[in-house]
Amino acid sequence: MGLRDRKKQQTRSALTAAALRLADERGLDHVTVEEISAAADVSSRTFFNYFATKDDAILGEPVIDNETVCRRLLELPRDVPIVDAVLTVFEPAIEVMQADRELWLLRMRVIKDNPSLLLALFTQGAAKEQEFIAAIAARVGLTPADTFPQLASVVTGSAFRIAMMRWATAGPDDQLADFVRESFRMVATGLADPTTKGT
Amino acid sequence: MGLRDRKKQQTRSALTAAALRLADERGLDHVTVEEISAAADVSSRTFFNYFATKDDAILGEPVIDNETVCRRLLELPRDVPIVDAVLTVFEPAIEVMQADRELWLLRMRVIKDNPSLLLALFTQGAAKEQEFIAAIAARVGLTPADTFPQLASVVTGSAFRIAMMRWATAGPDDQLADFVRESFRMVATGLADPTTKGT
DNA sequence: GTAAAACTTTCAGGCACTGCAAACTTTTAT
DNA sequence: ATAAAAGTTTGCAGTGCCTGAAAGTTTTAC
Repeated sequence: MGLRDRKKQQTRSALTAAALRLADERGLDHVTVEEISAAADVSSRTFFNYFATKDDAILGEPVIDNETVCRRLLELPRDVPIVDAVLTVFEPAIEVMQADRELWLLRMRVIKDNPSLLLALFTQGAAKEQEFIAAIAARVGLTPADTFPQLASVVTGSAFRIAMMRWATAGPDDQLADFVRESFRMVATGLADPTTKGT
Repeated sequence: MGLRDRKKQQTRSALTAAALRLADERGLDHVTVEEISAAADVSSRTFFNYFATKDDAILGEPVIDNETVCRRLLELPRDVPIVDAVLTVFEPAIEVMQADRELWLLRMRVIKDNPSLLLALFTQGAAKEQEFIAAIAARVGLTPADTFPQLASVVTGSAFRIAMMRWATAGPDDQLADFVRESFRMVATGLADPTTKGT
């Protein structure tokens, strides 16, 4: 990787860092793209060379590329239940996020305080969601137009996001992986009342 | 209801109708608020007296008020599983939508063609979602900060939206209620593989 | 009929975001 | 080393969403 690409990477993370810091201090609505750009020492036009929207600078790049996730999903044995399978293929992403804990906690805090970002979080990777749905469909021998793959995709995604939110408000020793497992288990049990689980 | 309120209602639906028609014809990005307002014979500033954003004009008002839903949810016996309970309290909304089938199919078509609206659909009523989460929490004796109520809220919401999408692409004799029941049953079975259901 | 209340419009302006073309920087080829 | 090529940053002009304030219009209440 040449000098040019290193610089680009640097600028990109400088922009995200500035966006997160400023949004955390004042709320995203009271931070302009111009201010973020100035804090990262670039023009505001350059900001938009890196991110399509102001929100995107907060969200950063996807943790893992969708293609890898889908490939691994198809490699798993067919008799693994879909919830377990998705949990398995998400594991690398979980590790990456856990390793970057500080960054992610800040990010989640900002997201929580900004409803518009909450939406964005729900669609982060939604562009690629079709591929994910197709992978699930292939696993069970259905088509992407069927209900099951669509539902499995959006429900597992939702469970993951809830786990992220819980992690963000938890203590410093809590592991994201545990929250994700908790959410996924609840989904796998069909949202059975957890308080009567023991009967 | 006086003349004034009747007029307001009229203007509101004229705006939604114009927004839907134009967005369906050209795509939402190629329709300006000014055009929508002109089609409904009001100024564009008035548009924003009715809807906070352009997207909101497409989405229209929530079908049922959240308060009613939450109240009915708490009235149901505690031993009804949460998925069934939510399905029950959503039923009035389903009927209203089924009655307005034409409008909703158009709306769903527009939403499908506009990724940004897809997000909005996922947050429609998210402002009120806290109340819904609290109602679920109360049902099972947990707090809104616990995982279960948050997960149950977002998962049932997701299932409902998937059902809407399926309905929108289905034949003219298909009932929304059937798609919702299908989705909810899949959730209740923990996303078990539907192709091996019979074993 | 008149005054108050509610609603609409016009106006001025902020900010996100885009296309374009000019300037600049890094890389490549010679 | 140098010049061309390729890629990046920037300023500029412009569109469109959305907002606050003030002035104008319609509806309601008495």
